[in-house]
Amino acid sequence: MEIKEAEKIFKALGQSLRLKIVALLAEQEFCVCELEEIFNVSQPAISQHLRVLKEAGLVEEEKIGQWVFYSLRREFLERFLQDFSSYLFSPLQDKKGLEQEKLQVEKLKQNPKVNCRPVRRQK
Amino acid sequence: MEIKEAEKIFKALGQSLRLKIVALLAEQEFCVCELEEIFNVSQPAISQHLRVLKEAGLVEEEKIGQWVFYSLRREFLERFLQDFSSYLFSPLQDKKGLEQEKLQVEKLKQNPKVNCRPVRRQK
DNA sequence: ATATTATATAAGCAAACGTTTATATAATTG
DNA sequence: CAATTATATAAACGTTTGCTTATATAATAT
Repeated sequence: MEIKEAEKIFKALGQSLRLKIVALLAEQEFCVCELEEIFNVSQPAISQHLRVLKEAGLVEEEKIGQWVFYSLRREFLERFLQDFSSYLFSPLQDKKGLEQEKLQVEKLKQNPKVNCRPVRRQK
Repeated sequence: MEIKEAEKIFKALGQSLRLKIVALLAEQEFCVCELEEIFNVSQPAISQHLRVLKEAGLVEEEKIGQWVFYSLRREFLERFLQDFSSYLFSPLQDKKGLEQEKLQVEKLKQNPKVNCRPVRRQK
């Protein structure tokens, strides 16, 4: 679980039109011109959202003639949600991408120059 | 699964600092002043990110004296990830929040004025 | 009470985002 | 070949985001 990758994926999902596109593509593949009609938005808008989804690894494209069909990378998304859940609830030491922060947490434990901690159970 | 709610949650998670805060809070609660030190960012910045997370339902706060301790709403997040996965892979008819789009998909099936569809298996 | 500490909120501002219009590229049709 | 269709990319622009500095509020300490 790379924080940067997770951020990219969540950012891609954090927009209603893209979220709806993902929900539709979960059902079946669609080409750009169909999505354009279904959502009633301009062609460049659809293309740009699809690019964001593609760069996050969420969709893949297949070009057939002049059409490009997009489909959801279903197993990728499911695995990601699984992995994210596992990552979150794994012990802090095992979490990658938080090296600096782990050090700071240690420093706080050793030397709590902040005096809020006594009011809580120290963990 | 409300699309708008999912969007809010994904948007909250789609930022590296907030994602890291969530990862830390999954381990234990922290007060604002600790997070400030751990991440080495200004106090208002932390406060504002915590607000976004709170408004998405991801964290909750407990005020103790002058300190405010934030913790992850773990079961909420886990349930959301579960629900989102179920939502995605449920049949289109069952998906709420896509009423307009479902109509459009139907219209396309009945009357494919786009001629890309013949090249693919009709679903 | 006054001063200090912790947190939240507001205002200001640069950067990122999402849309539109315009243009480029590639495939298809006549 | 020229014309059309599907898609992508670029430029322009208003909106949102995330930070900063400044200020407000609330609790604590002196």
